[in-house]
Amino acid sequence: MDYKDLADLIFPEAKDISYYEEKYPERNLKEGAVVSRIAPSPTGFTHIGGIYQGLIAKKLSEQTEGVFFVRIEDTDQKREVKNAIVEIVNSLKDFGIEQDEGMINENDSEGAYGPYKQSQRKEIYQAYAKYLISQGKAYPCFCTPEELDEIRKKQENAKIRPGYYGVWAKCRNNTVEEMIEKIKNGENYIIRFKSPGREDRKIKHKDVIKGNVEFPENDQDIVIIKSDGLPTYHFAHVVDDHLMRTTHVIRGDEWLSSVPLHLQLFHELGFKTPKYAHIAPIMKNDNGNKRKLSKRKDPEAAVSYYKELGIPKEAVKEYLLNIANSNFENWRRANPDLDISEFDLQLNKMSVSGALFDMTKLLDVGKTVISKFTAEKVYDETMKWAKEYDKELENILQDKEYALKVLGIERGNKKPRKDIAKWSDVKYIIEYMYDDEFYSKEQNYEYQVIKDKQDIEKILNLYIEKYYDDNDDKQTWFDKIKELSGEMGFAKEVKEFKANPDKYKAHVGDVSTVLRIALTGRTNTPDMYEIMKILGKEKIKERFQKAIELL
RNA sequence: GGCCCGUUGGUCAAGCGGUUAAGACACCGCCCUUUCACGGCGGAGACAUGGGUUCGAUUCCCGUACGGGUCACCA
Repeated sequence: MDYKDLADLIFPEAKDISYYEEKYPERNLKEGAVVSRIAPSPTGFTHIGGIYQGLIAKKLSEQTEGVFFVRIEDTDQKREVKNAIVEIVNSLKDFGIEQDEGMINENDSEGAYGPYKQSQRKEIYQAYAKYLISQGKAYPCFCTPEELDEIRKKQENAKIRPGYYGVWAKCRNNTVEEMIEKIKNGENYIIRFKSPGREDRKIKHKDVIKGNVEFPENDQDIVIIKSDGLPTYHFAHVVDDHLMRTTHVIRGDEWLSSVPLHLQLFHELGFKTPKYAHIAPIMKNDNGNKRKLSKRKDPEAAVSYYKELGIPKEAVKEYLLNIANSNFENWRRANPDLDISEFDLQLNKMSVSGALFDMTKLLDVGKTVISKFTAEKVYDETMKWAKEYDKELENILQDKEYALKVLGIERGNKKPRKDIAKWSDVKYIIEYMYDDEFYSKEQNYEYQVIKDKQDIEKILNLYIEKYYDDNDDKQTWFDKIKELSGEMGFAKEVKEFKANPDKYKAHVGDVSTVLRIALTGRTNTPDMYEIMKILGKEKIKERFQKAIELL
């Protein structure tokens, strides 16, 4: 009786690994091409960190003409959530992170290295587990959870390192005969890796992001096949990334300390190791403490949050790229109109420690991104958002032609306004341009410098009766406000007012403010000339009338 | 607790033995502007700490503090 018999007894059906090695050959890609992936668990919640990792992996593959795929890690069936795969795939798509290979729905995948869902790869893992057993590098462990608990307690009490290793690894020293007998007796077991490592030896490893790191060797006989026949993360990772010919494992840095184990597994299986890039997570300041963005506590951890607020995906991506490579900002300034696909992302420029999530900055990026959109694009995106989250806004936007005029104010200038950071801002930004909205809301006119009721009434009446004309060009339009100011005894030029502050009560700017407030109910609006043009004389008059009534 | 990793202005961060220690967001002031924004100019604000090594340390080494990660039949 030898290891081979043991392996055959445990996995009688499993194929020889040469079958899979041939089925999934080395990829034929050009030198330097990066094969990367993201490997989320279908737990029903797409984390912004997942998008971050996906963006980085995807860009890297794209830049090198490599391959980017999505693999679903569903080996923990207890945690599974229905439709989670579709949600993940859709979220990635929403952000324009298109996969070359991977799942296309809950059960099917595209690509030659599949299936891309681990629960569908069960026999593959078992084949490799069988191989390890036949080599004497893995063994069945018959310890019950209770026994394992007991071992751990002993270790804790004795203040020694916990785990299944060395003398504590009871089952590793069973003879083949003993193991076969136990199995034949129907005892429950799982498969453990027989670690060749020694804790008192160090291994050096170079991570693409973290740089040189040194760890003690792994000496834990970790579980590779669980009692449900599925592999643990560690084993699945090694088998899959080998078979899928991944060149770069880009993942969260919570995995960094597992690297010694993974390296060992790759080595014992006779696989070539990929490069590792461990990404620092996006953090959040919680009462002075930094911690990972948490699914439970932080709404901004969910990608759905950004969608609900209406932050454009371009903004989220730019912000994320910003965190990834700080030189992105400089690149963006130098190339304001290039697509981000032109930016050359560098893994080794990534920060070793996690960045604090900064909503203010994200919103600022959003403003800049949106300021460059055409009115048409702003309209389409806002509409898409409104349909889902703001029926009232959807209603307001029904008249597309008018909406485009409103959204087009000052758009396309060399210095476009930056007043929209997210689609949920749009309603407030435009609502005074709509009579229904304007009149249905109580307007709180707060006049500033010129407060005298008579003055205000006179300004409004004179302006609409004597001066305003829909056909004026901008210069004429403004000259007329100056004339009106002169007629009222206010300074026609701000400069003149400043030179002789005692001579005048107010200046042309203050007159304009009166007009603006009466017209829109606001002190801040974009170019009033354009606003008046869009509204037209009749509506202006109506609004002035109302303002006068409310004086 | 053991083992890893980290610590430059409020935030993101360049710099990696000799620098007036960049830049961006936020903040403040001024200018421009009919307002607000945009833009321009300027300002305040940082190398966690103690020891070394060195002619010289933000940069190298050690300790301390603080922060993060990890120690499952979860990923």
